[in-house]
Amino acid sequence: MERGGSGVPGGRRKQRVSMADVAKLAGVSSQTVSRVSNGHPGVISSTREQVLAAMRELGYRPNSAARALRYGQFNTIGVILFSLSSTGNSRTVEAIATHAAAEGYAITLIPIDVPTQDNVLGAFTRMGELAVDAVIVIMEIHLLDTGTVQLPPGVHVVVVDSDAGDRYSVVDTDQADGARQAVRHLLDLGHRTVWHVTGPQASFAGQRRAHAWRAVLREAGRPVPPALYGDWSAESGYAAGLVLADPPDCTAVFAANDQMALGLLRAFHERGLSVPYDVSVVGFDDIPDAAFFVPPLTTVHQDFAEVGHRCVQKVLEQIRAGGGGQPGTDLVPTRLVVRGSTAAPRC
Amino acid sequence: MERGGSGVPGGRRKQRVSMADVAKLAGVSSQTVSRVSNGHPGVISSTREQVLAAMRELGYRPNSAARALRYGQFNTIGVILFSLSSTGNSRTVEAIATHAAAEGYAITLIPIDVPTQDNVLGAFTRMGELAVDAVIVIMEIHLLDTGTVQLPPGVHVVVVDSDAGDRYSVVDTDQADGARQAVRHLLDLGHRTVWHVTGPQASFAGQRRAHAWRAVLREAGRPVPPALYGDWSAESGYAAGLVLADPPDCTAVFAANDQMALGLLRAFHERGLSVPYDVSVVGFDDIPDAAFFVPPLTTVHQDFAEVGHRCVQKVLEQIRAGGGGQPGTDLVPTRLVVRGSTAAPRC
DNA sequence: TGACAGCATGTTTACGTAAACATGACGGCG
DNA sequence: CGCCGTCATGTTTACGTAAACATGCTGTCA
Repeated sequence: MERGGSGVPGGRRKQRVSMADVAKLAGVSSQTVSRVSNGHPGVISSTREQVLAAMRELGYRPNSAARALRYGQFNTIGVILFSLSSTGNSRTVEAIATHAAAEGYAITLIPIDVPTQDNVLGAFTRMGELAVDAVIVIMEIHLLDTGTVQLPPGVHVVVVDSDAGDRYSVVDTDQADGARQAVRHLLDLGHRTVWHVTGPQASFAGQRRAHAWRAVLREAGRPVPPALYGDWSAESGYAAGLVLADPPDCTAVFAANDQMALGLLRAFHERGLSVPYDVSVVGFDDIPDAAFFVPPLTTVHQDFAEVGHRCVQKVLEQIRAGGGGQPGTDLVPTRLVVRGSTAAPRC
Repeated sequence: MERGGSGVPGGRRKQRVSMADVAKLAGVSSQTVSRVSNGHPGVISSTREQVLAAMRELGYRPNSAARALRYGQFNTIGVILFSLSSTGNSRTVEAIATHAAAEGYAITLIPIDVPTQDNVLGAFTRMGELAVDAVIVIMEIHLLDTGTVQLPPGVHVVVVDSDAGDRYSVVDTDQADGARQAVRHLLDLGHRTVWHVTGPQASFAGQRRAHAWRAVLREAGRPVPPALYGDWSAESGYAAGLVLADPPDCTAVFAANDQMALGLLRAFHERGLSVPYDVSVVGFDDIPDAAFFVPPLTTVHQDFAEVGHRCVQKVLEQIRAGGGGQPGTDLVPTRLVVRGSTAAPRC
């Protein structure tokens, strides 16, 4: 009960139990232990029992390094990302981890604290040294496009949030369609035009949403107001809201995510504008809290779990096929969830 | 450009480049390659250059499985958790990943989708087979206390969100003190008593917050209203809010997290109760959005980054010391952030 | 009855790396 | 002038596993 787990008295370094130890105790060869350990047939049950007993007694656990060396693969997928703080990323990672686990793969996280060229390069270098069979990149891939940065050869890659579909396998939410639904919803309600608070310039998702917003307005022949630049944070949404509230000719805003929409709600409330009667607001993401904003937020639902799931599927396909998967973009559909933050404009 | 990366025409299995290949090309022994690869001294610069050139040409990457086998460690920390969806967990994990990376360690995530005994057991079994030097458990440790589940021997453990300080190294936010600050703040404002919306029963953090809430009220000789049970979600906070709004003798509520506080705000708003003039609300966590709720939420700030940091520190201490770290609880302080959701009661 | 199939188990080897030890060349100093 | 220390580099070995091959025993059928 007090022992450190090592039976060796005063044992200075815990020597892990190997097959050879089990074999000795069970009085068999280590190959037989291997067969038992891997559930291979051709071991008589009495022998098997003996081996299992020895394993239990010694607390044997297979050494995965040796296994990986032998098999040439690690059963591990690396996930490179910039931040776990955003709802989207953490939910996607969670789905990746869950589905990977179901397939017998573990997930290794490689965070990049500041997305400088150097850091990204460093992460990829580290990645190369890491024990991973494949990599999922949840990040703006164009950060990697300077030519100096190369993904390690022989490592399978799937990318999220990127337009690199011509070179990599890409999985992403259908950003453009989601944004179109949001803007059309507002136009359908009778708004003359729709303002937009963008995500950060560097985000491809943000770019796509902004692009679709602009496209819908143009198609409908509506004036395109200048975009307000945000950075995903509620604070930036709040700042944008203060700007929009000032000359109150804005009746509808599409925020590129729910948190900025929250900032908008707060700014409008502070300035005495009623949502949705004075201004309609639509968000993007459908974070769980969105239904409990005041008023409940109309927003575009993203299926992060599905994105994660498809990433794992694609990456496993690549691993199993052996070759690099063919490039291409796999879009996960979105769906507009209409709640209380949108309404027809006051006449 | 089209090749799979393997120079072998029709090569069916990508054979990774090993030291031996580099050595052959550079015309040296593989040991010299090893020395160059690890930056050891005692290699003349001309030789070094030759080796480096060969590495570049072949795209050599060290095989971490072989390395791990050789060294007996993986430079990897496993993180077992129940969900990444909560702000707290994902921020903690992010901090863990960042600090671990700075120390040359990678993070392997082991998610547990449903916290049944079986799943937890499975995760720990898998853990034993995984390539990790230590484990950080972000979860209710009492799920493991039935005796059937054993952490693999020889693996170092640090636990978050638990009272298992007598058996494991525990790092946690000072839940009790945070809750005390919240409740005292409300009492100091003149509220006769404070209601409480709890976290899930299974959460130790939730239990602690509830316990401290009760203790402060008792110490102050105030009546202790029945707790309302929540599950961290905004929805459960909303449900609690509807209950509290009905017989409006409640002037102050302490919610065990910010999302439930959001639900409360919405319920009160819907019932025409003004926050903070009719009811004061305090949350817990200080999620980034809390400052942009309507009204801005008074809440207890948790330093998740610090929790993650200390986890990594402790775990590395254990790895380096070789022995299991001594049990004990390391508490990270909290701080009350007063915003607009609290005020003195209407006389 | 002998030859051989089938089966349980043992032995050899290779995976890629790096520590430990071995070699050999060169130079300085007694 | 020869001995030895130093330094660059090569050779051997071990890490734990599992495939491939080897062994030896049992039972069956011609």
